[in-house]
Amino acid sequence: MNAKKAVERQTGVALWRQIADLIRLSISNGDYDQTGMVPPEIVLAGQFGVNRHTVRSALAALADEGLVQAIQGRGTIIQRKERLSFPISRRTRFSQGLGDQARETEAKLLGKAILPAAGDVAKGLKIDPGTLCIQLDLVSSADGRPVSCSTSFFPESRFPAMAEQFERLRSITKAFAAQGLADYVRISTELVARHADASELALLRLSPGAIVIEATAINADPDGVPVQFSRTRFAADRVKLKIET
Amino acid sequence: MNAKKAVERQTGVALWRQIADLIRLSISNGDYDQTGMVPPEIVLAGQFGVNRHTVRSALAALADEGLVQAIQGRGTIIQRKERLSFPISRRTRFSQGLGDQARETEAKLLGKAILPAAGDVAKGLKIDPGTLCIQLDLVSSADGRPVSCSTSFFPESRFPAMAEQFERLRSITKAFAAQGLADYVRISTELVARHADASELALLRLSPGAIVIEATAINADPDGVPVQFSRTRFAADRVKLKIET
DNA sequence: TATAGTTGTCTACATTAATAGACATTTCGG
DNA sequence: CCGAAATGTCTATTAATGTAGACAACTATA
Repeated sequence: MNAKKAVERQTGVALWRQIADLIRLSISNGDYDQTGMVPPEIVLAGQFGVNRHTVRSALAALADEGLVQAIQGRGTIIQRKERLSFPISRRTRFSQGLGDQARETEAKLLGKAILPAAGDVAKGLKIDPGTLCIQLDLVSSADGRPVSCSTSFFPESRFPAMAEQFERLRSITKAFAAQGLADYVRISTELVARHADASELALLRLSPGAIVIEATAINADPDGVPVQFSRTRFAADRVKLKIET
Repeated sequence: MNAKKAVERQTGVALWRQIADLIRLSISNGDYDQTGMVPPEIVLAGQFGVNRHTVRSALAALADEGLVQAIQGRGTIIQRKERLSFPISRRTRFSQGLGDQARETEAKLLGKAILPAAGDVAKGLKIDPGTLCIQLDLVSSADGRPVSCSTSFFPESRFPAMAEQFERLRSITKAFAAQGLADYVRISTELVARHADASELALLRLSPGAIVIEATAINADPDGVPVQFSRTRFAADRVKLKIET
């Protein structure tokens, strides 16, 4: 494990970014838990086979994320190491699942719209293309750090007050309940991982080049009628998805 | 949709790589299905706000992956666009799930070892750290393209012939059966997405900077006793994980 | 068979990333 | 209080990435 670690040149990904990713991974794996500090720059430079300045760029990026803090004369100490474990099950609800992992969770409404359902949305909700839907855009945070952003669609005919109820109650589950839907389950989830686009970088406050996991999910009422089509993008370096079967 | 698309500078990720990722995404989204071709280089350059040469670097990377092929005078045609949908459920088996999506699936044994269980492996298998385990390293391919590589651990005391049986039968499920375990289920799956390291780049034949989804799973016999601890890394741009609850 | 539209190749130059070395500054322990 | 060990800062140089423009080569079509 202490052999030279893997960074590649001429890949279109700068060495400092590759190294930042690897150090972040080591931190979340607990590789440095004994000392609570990142190894000295000169040691890391040796491990990765690069110049000390390149390592410094990587550490600067991690410091920018608030993950580490360098102190002259002492070393670079680890500030945070958690990766939130996010449950995915038939009964997935955002704040509930995080439970004791975060002191405070928040879902912020970024935008709302009423618009005709496009192809994949209509297909997911099993409605005719063009049927009106309510779209809600949210960013969800835990302890002040954004962990996901989502776009959801609800059939307008059945939940005409979705946006207002959500703004009042700050919860999809409660907004459903206020409109007569006491329970719902997830009937489908598809996952894809890719690089974050510019809007996701901004919303999730990610360092550019970061990865998002996109979960496309459909929730349905107890009779199996789809009530919500959502596309949630998680900041991949902050979460771990736990599948509950 | 035709507005300027999002690429960012000074991110540690070269523009050509960001653009290659975006074009790959557009291809798999079916954005270019009408023509079966990527838009002309000069058009893409305009959309992304970069020089034509930068787009050419991106297209060269995609051509290298075999995703597109440029033909002088005509344009750049799309060769492949599929993303394999990979089911994750209590009864996840590799070849079975892919079913009709690929004509031919293959699991290749890269290495085997007998070694004492380390921390997370022991914890997952619920055995004492240091207990002997059999480790199998596999690469799984569909239609000749690698889609995942995995490292699995099995308790040596219960499945002493795991490696031999797998080599003979080319299937984990069959190797279990040959050793008296007729059925097993997945009891835990955790997902994380990150950049591929050098060995994964080589095994999965990825272009550098690519993303992998790492699934850490535990399979257990019908009594709930863990029989397999595995870490599978999927090539993120080739698969979509479908959660079945 | 022109011609418009496309990819291929070349040169030149600017900007960013990475290397190299020197030395300052801070912390901590003997 | 000195010295080892760590981070901070500076200069200089090389390599990789991105821009710019010109023109060649090829394809399809009017």
